[in-house]
Amino acid sequence: MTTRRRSNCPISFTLDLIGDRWSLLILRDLVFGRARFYRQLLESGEGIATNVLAERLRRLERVGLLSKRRDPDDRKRFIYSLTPKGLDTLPILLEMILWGAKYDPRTAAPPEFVARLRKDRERVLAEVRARAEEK
Amino acid sequence: MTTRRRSNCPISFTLDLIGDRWSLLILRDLVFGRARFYRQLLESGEGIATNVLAERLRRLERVGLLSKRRDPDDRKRFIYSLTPKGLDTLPILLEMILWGAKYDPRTAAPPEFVARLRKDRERVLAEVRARAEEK
DNA sequence: CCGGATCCGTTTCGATACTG
DNA sequence: CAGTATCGAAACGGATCCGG
Repeated sequence: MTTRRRSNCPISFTLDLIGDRWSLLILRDLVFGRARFYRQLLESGEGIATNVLAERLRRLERVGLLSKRRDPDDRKRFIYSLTPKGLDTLPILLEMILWGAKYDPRTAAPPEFVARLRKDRERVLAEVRARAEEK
Repeated sequence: MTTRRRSNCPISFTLDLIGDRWSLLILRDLVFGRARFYRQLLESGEGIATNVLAERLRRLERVGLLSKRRDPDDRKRFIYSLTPKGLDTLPILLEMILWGAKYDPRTAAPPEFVARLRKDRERVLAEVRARAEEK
């Protein structure tokens, strides 16, 4: 995961930041409020290794997609949260969810969520965003 | 690029298919009509290696995102084109373009295209789709 | 316990050279 | 033109260890 893209064509840069095997999954878990702590991210079901997770978190923080602070309620752990820049990847995530829902029977996206997303994209976007922000 | 994802959570599967360093760039070039041939894809500015491109094209074909046929006008080369499934990645690509346009000064997305995309997403989507389909 | 760091065997990547 | 063969470099993943 080093930066090595040469082109300045659209998408190229974006993939340089989040176009690896794990970053978008980490963002997904943070965006949808499934995880806030290292431990939760680690156990969110994808099977990422500890060293890889640590490296990705460092990277995502460095490029300004998330921030890390100590949990005031439990000083021995950290809270990872999205920056506005990180939260703005939500539309990308939503489109991936839609695509997966359409083409992969294996994907267990909640059907009612997908249906609402298809019908009223802007509203769902605003809702998820609001929920993520209050955390 | 083997399939090794274990989770059936949303996005996980999608990334299994197109969540690598190159697939979305290949799809971008096909979607936006910048390339149809191996050679064009190779020289589209990103610096992909020949073996990697060949492997990705094989993979994308196998999972049903693109198809390959011999060029009737020049029997010694092949035309790569998108399937409907491949073309349906367009919304993902567009969101990545928007995100990149917002956060990366290096990205050279045509400003008027980005502006139109922001203003009238559905229309731009339909236009790009139509152009891609007629090829 | 929590959040990693380190070590290490295995897999994948990628640049280049070469081929049908 | 459209790839394949090769091979070193990088990334991955599992296990284990460690400071707080």
